[in-house]
Amino acid sequence: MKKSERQMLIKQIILNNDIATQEELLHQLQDKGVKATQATISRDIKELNLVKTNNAGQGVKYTIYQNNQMTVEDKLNSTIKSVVTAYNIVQFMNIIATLPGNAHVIGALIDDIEFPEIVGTVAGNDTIILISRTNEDAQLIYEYFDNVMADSD
Amino acid sequence: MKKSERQMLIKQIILNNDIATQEELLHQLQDKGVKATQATISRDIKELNLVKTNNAGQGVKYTIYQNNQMTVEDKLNSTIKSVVTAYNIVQFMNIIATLPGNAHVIGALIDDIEFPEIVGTVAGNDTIILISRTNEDAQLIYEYFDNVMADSD
DNA sequence: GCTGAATAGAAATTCAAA
DNA sequence: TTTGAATTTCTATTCAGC
Repeated sequence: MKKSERQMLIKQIILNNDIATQEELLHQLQDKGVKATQATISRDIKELNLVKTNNAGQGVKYTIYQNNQMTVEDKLNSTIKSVVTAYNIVQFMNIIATLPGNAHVIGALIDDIEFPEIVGTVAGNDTIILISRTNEDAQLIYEYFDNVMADSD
Repeated sequence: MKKSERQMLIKQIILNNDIATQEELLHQLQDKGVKATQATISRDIKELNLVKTNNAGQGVKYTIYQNNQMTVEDKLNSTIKSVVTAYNIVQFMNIIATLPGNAHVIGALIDDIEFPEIVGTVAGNDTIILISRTNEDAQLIYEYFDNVMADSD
């Protein structure tokens, strides 16, 4: 049993059961034939970023902790990279193509950021139009998308 | 010093400092003139839903835990209640007015849910059009908004 | 109800080993 | 680098008192 396998199992167990202590988790692992000790589980929990929560009223349990400290711009950039399929500038507008059903997601984020170069956005299912005041402003937006899409990370 | 005041202070302290143990938190409170013991802090931490996290690499610290287990429909409902200002049915379409910049948020959620009664959505800054196949489908969507807006909670 | 002192219980670490 | 045994450290609870 490799460490990574054990840690995968731990994630599954805490997702499907209410585990209050490391001892409990240990027993569940042993039921599945995994041999380990509390010390090891403690290290696993740290590496997996699990936290003990007060599961709203009834008892504590371990859960996965996700840190949502992303800025709106971080979110926009990662969303652009994952859902935008094409982007084209047409005079004072940028026409962005996305995966089906994702245009509004981009729209919501762009509206949130309030780019000064964008005066309005209209989104359908898989297309969003970004309207600028001038061709120059539109060009800046086009370059923004170009930069984001070029980022490899 | 009332309990609620102490708990407010605790939130402030853990937001502005990296607190690794209850002892540490206790000292910070004492510096601010609050008299309490570890037992009390332990209870406060539970009530405030704080968790000990592995602050990405460098050390553990207490942070506020927010549970993001809302379904998309829960999110849509709460978003509708907070940003929709008007909704009207016009034949096979519903025209939804929102607070400025929030139309796309509604659009993204509706697209995500994939209502069978909605064949397409187009959102601008503060208006979103929900297009149905028939007047009857549009009526169902209208009633959905009606129900959500009527909910008092 | 809220709290502190003491204690039980749980989790992290040290140390040694493989 | 990963692990277990033992230990330390930290946290939750009990119990008494307010």
